[in-house]
Amino acid sequence: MAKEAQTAISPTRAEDYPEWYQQVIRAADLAEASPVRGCMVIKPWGYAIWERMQAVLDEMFKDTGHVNAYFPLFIPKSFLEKEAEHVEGFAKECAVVTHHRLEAGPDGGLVPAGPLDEPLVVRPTSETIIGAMFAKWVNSYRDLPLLINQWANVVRWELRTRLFLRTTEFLWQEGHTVHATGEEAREHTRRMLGVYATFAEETMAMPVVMGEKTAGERFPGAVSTYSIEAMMQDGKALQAGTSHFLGQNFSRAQEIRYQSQEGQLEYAWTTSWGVSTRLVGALIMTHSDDDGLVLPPALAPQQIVIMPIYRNDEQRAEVLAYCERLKAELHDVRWRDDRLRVQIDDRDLRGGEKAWDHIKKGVPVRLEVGPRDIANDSVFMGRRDLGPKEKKGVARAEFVAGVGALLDEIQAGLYQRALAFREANTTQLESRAAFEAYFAEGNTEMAGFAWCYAADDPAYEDLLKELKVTARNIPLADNAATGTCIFTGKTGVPRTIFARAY
RNA sequence: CGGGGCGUAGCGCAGUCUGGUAGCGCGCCAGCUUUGGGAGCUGGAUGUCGCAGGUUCGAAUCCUGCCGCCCCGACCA
Repeated sequence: MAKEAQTAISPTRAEDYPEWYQQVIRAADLAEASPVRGCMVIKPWGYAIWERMQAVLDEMFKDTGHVNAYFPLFIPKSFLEKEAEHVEGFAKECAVVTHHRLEAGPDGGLVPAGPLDEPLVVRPTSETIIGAMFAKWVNSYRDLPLLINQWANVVRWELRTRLFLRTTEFLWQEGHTVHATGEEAREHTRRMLGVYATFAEETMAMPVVMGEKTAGERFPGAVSTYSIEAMMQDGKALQAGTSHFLGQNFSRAQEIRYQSQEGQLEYAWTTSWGVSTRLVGALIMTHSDDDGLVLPPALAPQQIVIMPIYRNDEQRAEVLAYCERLKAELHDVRWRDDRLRVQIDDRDLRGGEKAWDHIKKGVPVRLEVGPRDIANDSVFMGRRDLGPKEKKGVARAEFVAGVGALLDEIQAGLYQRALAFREANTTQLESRAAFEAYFAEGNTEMAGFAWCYAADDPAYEDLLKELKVTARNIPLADNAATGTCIFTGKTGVPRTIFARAY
């Protein structure tokens, strides 16, 4: 009997973390594999979460002066070839369109026909095609800065895929900007990294470390790559967003030039930055528990679900009317500049089953309203951040008056819990021996983030490979601090975060 | 793309070694009983056993090839 299960998700995180991750996605009905290898179908609840992410981020981009545009899915092969490092970085994982027609084949099937003069690459990212347009749009210093964002799908032919974390096709946004000076472009790169960090922490309730990537982890063609890194509940790091300072590499490759105030023709400075549907995976692995998804209120497509309880049609009418009034009342409440997102779930399901459905989907607040509550003008409330049985009656008026504070409390609590977890699994390591011991197979302590003074040097890359550890980033908050590299003995090097990663 | 594992009803699995043409639990449908917590009883529907060949009187089961999924590795957001 299902009721005997202690948790809604089986296996639990402790039993089998990767399998748990997949079961949460299934239980919350977020996505599933499609007939197309490596490509997923994002189902309505999962897509609604992505739409929330888009809505919040889009506003943040607009607030920092960006406008949206849309560029082609197809990129002529020659465009990608313009920037040497860029070609090398992406060549291995590109889908290529070589024909423009299908014809009837010998076996009643269809065969490609009409070869293209120049193959088209399905965009793995759009620096080159956007750059080609920017070259036309930018003429004078008066045209700068040019701040563009695109919401799009991209394709990277990955060998190993996992729902949300790495799929062949994924959804993302890519910001592309052009600036007159290197300082301004670099500053913008950092600003957008800050936007991502703010989004992660305030909306997703996911603590992140902002930092600069080491040379080996840099975006192909970038001068500097910055990332926000989050810790998942298995201690692994997940890169949740990146921001690249491209220097003049792409403007030189694509002739993005402007005439300065002094009348000189100068190469412009560009940036690019992106976050993807991978954030949904990050969200799952940051907050969810053995009963399924846990959504922070700011991101929840439905923040409150009202479940009417009744025994007959007469009660049904009365209870539903009460619920509708309550919903309207809550809908008028503003929280974080938005109306509350409230749903009445009147599906013909048993109470327990219905409640568990919303628990598995991560809805922050559940309200059960039956004749007994109505008699007291109250609601019976359950919170997703507490246990499934920890429910309590609250006077309706009190609930409505305090709902904003309640959502704040849940949001803040999730962040604090995730932060405490990260801090409990973060350590500073002072020697190579300590490093090896920390990431050793047999270590019973969870291998989380290790902060180490380390030179950005290929000298110890074999060790990292052997331990399956990667340099995540060099934290910006650490800026001035330097020490002696635990691997090479070099002095005056910054601290780097090392971890196993997704 | 290398190593390992797995594809049997919507989901989870047994059956495969020792060929005889399919079963269990959950879910689903119907009826009755229940109803503030993932209901109970009774009855019922659902499978080209991943795909394609081969061996055989007969293949989920044996053989060959392919595809897909999962885990680990290499590569990556």
